[in-house]
Amino acid sequence: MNWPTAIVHVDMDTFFVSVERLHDRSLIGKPVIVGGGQDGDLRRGVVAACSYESRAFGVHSAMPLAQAMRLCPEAVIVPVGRSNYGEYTSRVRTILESFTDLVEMASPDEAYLDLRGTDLLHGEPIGAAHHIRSRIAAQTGLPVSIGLATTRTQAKIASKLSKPSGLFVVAPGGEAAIVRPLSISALPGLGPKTAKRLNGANIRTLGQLIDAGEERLVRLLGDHGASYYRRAIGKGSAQVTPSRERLQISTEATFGDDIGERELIHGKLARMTMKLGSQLRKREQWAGTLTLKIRYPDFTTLTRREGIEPRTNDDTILYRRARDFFDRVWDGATPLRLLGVGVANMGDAVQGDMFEDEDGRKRERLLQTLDSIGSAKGNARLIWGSALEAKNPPAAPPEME
DNA sequence: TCTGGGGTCCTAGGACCC
DNA sequence: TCTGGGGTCCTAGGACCC
Repeated sequence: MNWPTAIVHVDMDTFFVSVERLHDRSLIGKPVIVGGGQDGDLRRGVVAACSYESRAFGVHSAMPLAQAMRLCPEAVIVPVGRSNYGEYTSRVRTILESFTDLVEMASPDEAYLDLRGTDLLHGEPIGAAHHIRSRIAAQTGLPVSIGLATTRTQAKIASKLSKPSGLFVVAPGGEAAIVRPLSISALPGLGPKTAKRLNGANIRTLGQLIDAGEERLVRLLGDHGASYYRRAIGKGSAQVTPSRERLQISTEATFGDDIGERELIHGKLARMTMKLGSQLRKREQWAGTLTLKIRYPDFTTLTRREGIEPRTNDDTILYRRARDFFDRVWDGATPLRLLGVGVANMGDAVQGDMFEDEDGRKRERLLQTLDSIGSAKGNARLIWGSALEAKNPPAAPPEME
């Protein structure tokens, strides 16, 4: 078979559940739900992953946990984060990189590979895809689904068709025929809003979408329409980009109980900005944009961004900016359901500016030392101590567990 | 006892500049 | 008194993904 391009999509089946089962064999064969919110709080949590046994009861991911427990009372609930999922992501990545350098981790449990140039070492694409699947199973114990096709979109559709734990091949030239019977929702990136609009135009299957033609889809959906059409017929991208630097970092929390006390919220902001600062320094990045997100009990959600000049990764600067920003955005009365803060627009520090004075150099050394030695909690206390000694101490102390 | 947390990409409109 | 057009940067928010 002649493959002009050969893209493999690797998808770990029920990833969090599979990892938990490696650590606790008793979970095998049972309905298992991994989920929860902040600090293991189940009240406002959702399903992060669920086993096939629980799906038989109608449970699916992103469903409120309370609803999932009603549908499947016998399910075993495992708090998300009990095991170290990142460790398994790294192990899978290492295995994939033994096949080719062209590996793109699209999420912790998903990857794309470009098989060009691997035939001498690993044989033709179908054989290589088999090897990838068996090697991940043998070396990690994780079930994995594999799709092989000429483009990213087709490979992802193929891996879904192969579930659970299979291999599905879309041969070159067979793309349109394979997708025609599928629902339009099977096309990656075509979500519920777009599906609804297309249904309104009597387009329900990818066959109907293809028959509608590119022009009509552009009239219905704008520029996106052309992209859906091209990807459906197998003319989508075959570009695999080995994983990039993060473009943004954020953290957010939905509170078990809504909170309306300004000082308590400032304390949450302090902890969140410390976490962001530490992650930025670990990556040696400086952030040029701060983002703030708040959600009120009625689910109204506001997001705001503003520039930080000069760029920074200093906890205290991030905290003061976030706090001032928050005080300008919050109405001061309505309690919050959710608070989030993030950074973006990363780049290099402006040399010789931020740390010009002796105080600044001292703080930089302090932060570096703390990052290298301490636990996050220990860091938070020590850095807060230093912030209090600064010339303009923040108004409210952060809350510590 | 409705609706998590972490991301990416795209669009639209305003400000500003030439 | 008039008032184009293009480019770029910035912010807000929508849609989507796992």
